[in-house]
Amino acid sequence: MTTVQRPMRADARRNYERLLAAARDAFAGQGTEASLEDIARSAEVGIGTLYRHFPTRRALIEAVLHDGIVTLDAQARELLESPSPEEALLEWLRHLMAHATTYRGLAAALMSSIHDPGSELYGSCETLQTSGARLLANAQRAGAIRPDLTGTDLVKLVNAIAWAGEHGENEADRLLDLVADGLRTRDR
Amino acid sequence: MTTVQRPMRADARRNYERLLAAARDAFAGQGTEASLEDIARSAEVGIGTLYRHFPTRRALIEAVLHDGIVTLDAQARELLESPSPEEALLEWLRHLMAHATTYRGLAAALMSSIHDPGSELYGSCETLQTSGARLLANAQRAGAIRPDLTGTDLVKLVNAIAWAGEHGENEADRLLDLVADGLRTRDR
DNA sequence: ATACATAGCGGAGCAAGCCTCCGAAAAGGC
DNA sequence: GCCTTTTCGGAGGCTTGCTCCGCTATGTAT
Repeated sequence: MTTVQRPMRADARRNYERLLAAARDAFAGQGTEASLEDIARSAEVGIGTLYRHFPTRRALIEAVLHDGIVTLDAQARELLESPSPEEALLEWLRHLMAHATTYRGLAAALMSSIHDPGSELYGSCETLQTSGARLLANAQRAGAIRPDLTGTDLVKLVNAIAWAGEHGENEADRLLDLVADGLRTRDR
Repeated sequence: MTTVQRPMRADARRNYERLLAAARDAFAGQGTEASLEDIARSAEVGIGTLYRHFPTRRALIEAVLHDGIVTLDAQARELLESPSPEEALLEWLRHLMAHATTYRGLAAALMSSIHDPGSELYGSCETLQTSGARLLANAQRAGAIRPDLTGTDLVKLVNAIAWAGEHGENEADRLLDLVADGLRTRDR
């Protein structure tokens, strides 16, 4: 499975970078549903070239997101050392929320990939789920968070709230606080 | 503003009904993003006819949903008499959830209309919000539900969860229970 | 330096969906 | 049965996604 791949040809590499930059701009401006033809045009590259480098919209999104996902994973690892597992989890959920609201439409893209192993974003979703699951397990062990709750639940809930926040003005954070309350253990 | 409108011509009425039925089928099968051309075709009606009766996709959705919205409003009024305002609210939220999950894509359609007075679905959203707000006020007065929380919040949260439930298999109800816990007042 | 093999380019062109426009057809009042 | 008015319906224009393949640029071997 370890394919020896020679370095990209100079023109290929240049076009790849230009496309990535153009995509980032377009996503920031119009959301992840921005026209791919526009992205190719503003990267000054043919549409065929875009599709060769990124066969699907999701592949392009994945490439744009990649660093952010890595960062989130690193942050989760750091937070594992926190003295308060509950606070650590909530802190990370806020990071996750910030990430999911970077581009309009992103939450939808992630959500639709979460159970689709064929999607280029599937790997990112899995990373997020396991990162979250580790923090979650800690908080659950400390008795702070209800035990029925999975890493997948976390990612889904945050995405759902991020998505809701896109309609209306930035209520995502408030809604997150609201919902987060429901995740705590209760004395019944 | 009270326009006297003579009854629809026979052919118009017939086509209207056929379109409505075809739309219901298509929405059930492919979700609310089903092709309008397909709907017209399966109603055995020209595409122009569809657009005359329903100038936008949302107008068509609204027509399909109308009865359901009326029912939800009626249920809310009944539940106002319930001895337990908290249970009444939760019960109604479950009804609302059932409604929002009727067709794939519906939650998205509702959500995008909630702050768009130009949308044909805006009226339905408002009805839901006020229905919910009445039940909410009762439950808040009884001290069962946190006082910072609006009818709009309820509709948005339920829609967000319904949307999340579309990805994966029917977890909407479980997620609703989870989140509903967060809406209760807490002793801090 | 030159030539060659090939990775890479790019846009014409097809498909699918949305929506409009207007000549043809049907309805129903008289 | 006729005439006005409503309604029908699909051709056609537009946008967006995506593919295919002849042409070009690149890197390497000589």
